[in-house]
Amino acid sequence: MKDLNTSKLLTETKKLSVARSGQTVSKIVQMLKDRILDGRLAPGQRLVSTDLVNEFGVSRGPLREAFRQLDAERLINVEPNRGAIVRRLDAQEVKELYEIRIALEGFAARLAAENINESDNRAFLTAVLHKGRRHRLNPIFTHFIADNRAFHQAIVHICGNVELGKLIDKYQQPVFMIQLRQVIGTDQVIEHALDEHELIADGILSGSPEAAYLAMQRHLLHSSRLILSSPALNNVSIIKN
Amino acid sequence: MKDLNTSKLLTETKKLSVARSGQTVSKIVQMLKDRILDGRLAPGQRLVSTDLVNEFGVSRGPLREAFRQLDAERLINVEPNRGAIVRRLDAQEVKELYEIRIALEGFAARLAAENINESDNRAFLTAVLHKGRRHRLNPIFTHFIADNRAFHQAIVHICGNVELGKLIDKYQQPVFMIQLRQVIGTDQVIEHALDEHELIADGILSGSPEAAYLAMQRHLLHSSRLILSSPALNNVSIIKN
DNA sequence: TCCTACAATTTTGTATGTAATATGTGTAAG
DNA sequence: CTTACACATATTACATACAAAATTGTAGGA
Repeated sequence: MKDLNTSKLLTETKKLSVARSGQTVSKIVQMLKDRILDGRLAPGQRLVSTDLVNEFGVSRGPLREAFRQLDAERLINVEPNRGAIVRRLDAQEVKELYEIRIALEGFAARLAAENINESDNRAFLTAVLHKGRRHRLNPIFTHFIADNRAFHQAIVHICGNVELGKLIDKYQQPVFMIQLRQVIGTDQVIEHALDEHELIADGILSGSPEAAYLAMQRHLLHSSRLILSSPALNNVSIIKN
Repeated sequence: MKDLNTSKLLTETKKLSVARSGQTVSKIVQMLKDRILDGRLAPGQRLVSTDLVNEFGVSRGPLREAFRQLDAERLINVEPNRGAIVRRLDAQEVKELYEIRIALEGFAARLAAENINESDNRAFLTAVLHKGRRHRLNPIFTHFIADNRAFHQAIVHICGNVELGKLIDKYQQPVFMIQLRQVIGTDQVIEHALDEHELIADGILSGSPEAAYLAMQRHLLHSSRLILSSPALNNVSIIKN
């Protein structure tokens, strides 16, 4: 409404302003998330805007928006006038995160047991369970990670609560920040996890919410003890601010 | 924040004093949250950046950052190239949110029952419980809301899981988006809620995790049925995009 | 009256500039 | 050798600018 006419005449087109997709922020979020979860960005590491701006080829605006989103998802900490750092978990926080997983996934297992006879839920769960069994003969770590995730997601799917599913997804992420290759790498551990999956599935397939909950609780308790007893946690704590 | 209604000259000077505080985004988040939770911003309503920039006396950068944060907290929806709107809940989503509350707060009640004999937890819970009882004689809606919140937070505090506390807090918020004054206004409803609080507290104080969980589950189930049966939900659904 | 096309306006998305704050380094005093 | 302070550098916080997309308004035709 002011003197826009003069500036219009002076506009020279810039080639860099090509991307106005509306997807810039989500792309940045995804890239940062990948780097955090696979360990390229270590807990405690500072996220310097200038560097990331150069690396991603974006401006500081969208980057800062991505920071806020990741902060809300609790993967990074944004401190006023100090920027963002990758979140660092101590033993107490890991314990608390696993308690939350027990609350959420244990409840999902309950619901799944109640819904197991709806539509094709029973067939779906048995299929996922069966696929996981191949690791008993030939355990391959990366494949197991995928199948393990598939198993937990199958339960979420069967429980029928979409919001709960998103929340569970979010609380599975921080666990990956801890480099758990070292922790659950052995065939023994994988086999034990598969045993526990069978017990959970038994509870759900037999329509016993309480049994499913208890089996899930045991499974996650066992997993958390494994992580808490590993040196990985102590390592990340050494990194200074 | 208090001189939002005053002249533009004053907001100019205020803006300068607040500038570079590092708190701009969190202030915006808090103001938007307040407006959403007390109904000044209705579900489905568009959040036009230009308007809010003028109203809050900030620039669009921090405002967009606040949008991202609120989107991650699921109080608004940010759609690419279309801006932000206040999140609208349908019946299914309300049902799902209450299931999540059962999972989280039910688990917190379990933990609280296990921790009831630590430090001064027992005295604390009985004190909060006793304070709530005054509403049996003289129920005042706004006071009851506060005491109800205090009761639920007391359990969270006793359970000792800080992360879980934050998560529970977050999932209590959306309930306020539904204007529940109409729903839980009657003295009968308040008295019933107080009865249920007593049962939950009994379970915790007697150190029975399972009893505490079941009482909390019943309490929240009852609350969700109340909300789902009210016309409030249908009202918000009428608002068009 | 109801479409449809197109221009005008509004609103969003991203880049850039600038000042304030934090951080690092060197130097001098204890 | 350590500590403290001042200065230089690095980095963030916020505002502004402008281009792209979406929305709205309007005129013309079936």
